[in-house]
Amino acid sequence: MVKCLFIVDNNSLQILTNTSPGITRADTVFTDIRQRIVEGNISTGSKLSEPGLAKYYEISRSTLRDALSRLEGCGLLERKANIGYRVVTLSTEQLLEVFRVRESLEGMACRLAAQNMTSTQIADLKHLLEVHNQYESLKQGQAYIQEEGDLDFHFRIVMGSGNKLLIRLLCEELYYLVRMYRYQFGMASPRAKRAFSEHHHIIQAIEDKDGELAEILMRRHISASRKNVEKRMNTL
Amino acid sequence: MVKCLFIVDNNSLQILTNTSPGITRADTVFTDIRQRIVEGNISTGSKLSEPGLAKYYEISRSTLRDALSRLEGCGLLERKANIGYRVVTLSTEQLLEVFRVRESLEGMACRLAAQNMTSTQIADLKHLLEVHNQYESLKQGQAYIQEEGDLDFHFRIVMGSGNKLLIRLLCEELYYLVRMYRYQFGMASPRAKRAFSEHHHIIQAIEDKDGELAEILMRRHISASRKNVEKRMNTL
DNA sequence: ACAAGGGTAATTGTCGACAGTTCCCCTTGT
DNA sequence: ACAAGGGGAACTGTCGACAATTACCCTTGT
Repeated sequence: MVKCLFIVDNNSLQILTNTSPGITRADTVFTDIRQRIVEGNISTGSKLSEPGLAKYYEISRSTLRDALSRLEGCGLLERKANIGYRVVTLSTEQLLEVFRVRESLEGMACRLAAQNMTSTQIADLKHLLEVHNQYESLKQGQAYIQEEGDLDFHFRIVMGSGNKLLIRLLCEELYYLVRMYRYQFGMASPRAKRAFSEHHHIIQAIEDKDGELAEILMRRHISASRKNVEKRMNTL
Repeated sequence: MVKCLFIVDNNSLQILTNTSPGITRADTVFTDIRQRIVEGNISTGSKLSEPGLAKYYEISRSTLRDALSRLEGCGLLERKANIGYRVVTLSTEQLLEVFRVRESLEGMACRLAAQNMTSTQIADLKHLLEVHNQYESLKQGQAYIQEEGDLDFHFRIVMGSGNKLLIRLLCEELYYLVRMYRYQFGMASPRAKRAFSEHHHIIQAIEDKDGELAEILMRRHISASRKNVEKRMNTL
């Protein structure tokens, strides 16, 4: 049995009327579908119907395929010749693979960030951490907000590395996968307090321009997250 | 003045007649253009003419654009809306960025390879190293062959990691960039002997199942290559 | 001579249609 | 009842054409 998605609300059609300069229809559809995949509105592993989606977005199949092929480049879709696109399936092993890659890449990003971030950027990062800490201590936001905050923290450090290749790999590809997993599995992390403390130490190392230490701390931080997930997986 | 490429030989047209099952025309053109870019037959930074290429390959623009968009996903092409595709430009900084990313990713791959490679795979790897060593000592092959051999060595270790995400990022994306740089700058490395020795130590660590050491050695190995390039860049 | 402006040619974005393949269901035979 | 085979529907791959945007060149004015 093949699952074919069809979620019809009238939001995304509005977006298409935005005829901004330099932004093509394929761009808009690309962004919209990406969000739907990340948020789970398009189920993992489901096949995408080109005629169906084209009709839904009121565009031609050519334009749609342009968007889909870019989503494939992001690693969110898989394509087989003569069969079509489907959303990647999120197995446990693949989630752990993402953690391994993040551990190495973000470790390097953190090392470079310690060398390259300006004092202003560092100050902003500290401020961000304070804000998230307040949210957390107020227990106002659910895990959802703090998870988004966590990724925001990581995002800024990668940006601070100044390495465009790292930025592309992490911020334009892997992070959408990560967000997809979080929406999917709803990781309400019990290590929020510890993670906050780890973030704090990482910033300190960056502020001290100690790239070596910053890398080690970031790798431990992500490795701990991975082990946390691994442990939970095993208890299921 | 905009450079537009046009290299006309009658090789790739032959390829197109291969109407194998499950292999589409876009696949063939994708592979062919990728090779041309890597080998420098399509200059870095040059703009790609869609009508020109489509006519050259005797396919429609739709099919060509399918291939081009996949090349963009590999990081070999850049695209601007309403302007078109161009081959990525290879600046010195970007080459160093690639080294940084490889250092972290292949370090992790090597750690995992130490855990996951079978004794057969390790034996094959050792054999490969011997063959390359003989080539080198015979001085028969130029730097070209030994460089290809170097990448082959790295390729197998990444494969041995068993991490599909790592394999995709390194073997299906970054390595084409690396080969492109090598064709472009023709790095006849003066550290061939040292590199061979480093490869040997890395295999030893893998054979000993010492993942931690294997990662450290691989990172040093790539870091040394980076510094070697950096030094040469500064003397120009 | 040079800068600004406009108009034409070329290129990219988008569309709908056809061809080839795959999928699904139904028939058929044992 | 079940497996194998066939035929039709749906889907993907490919094509050529039109619309919108960009690039180039030529004119014009100072």
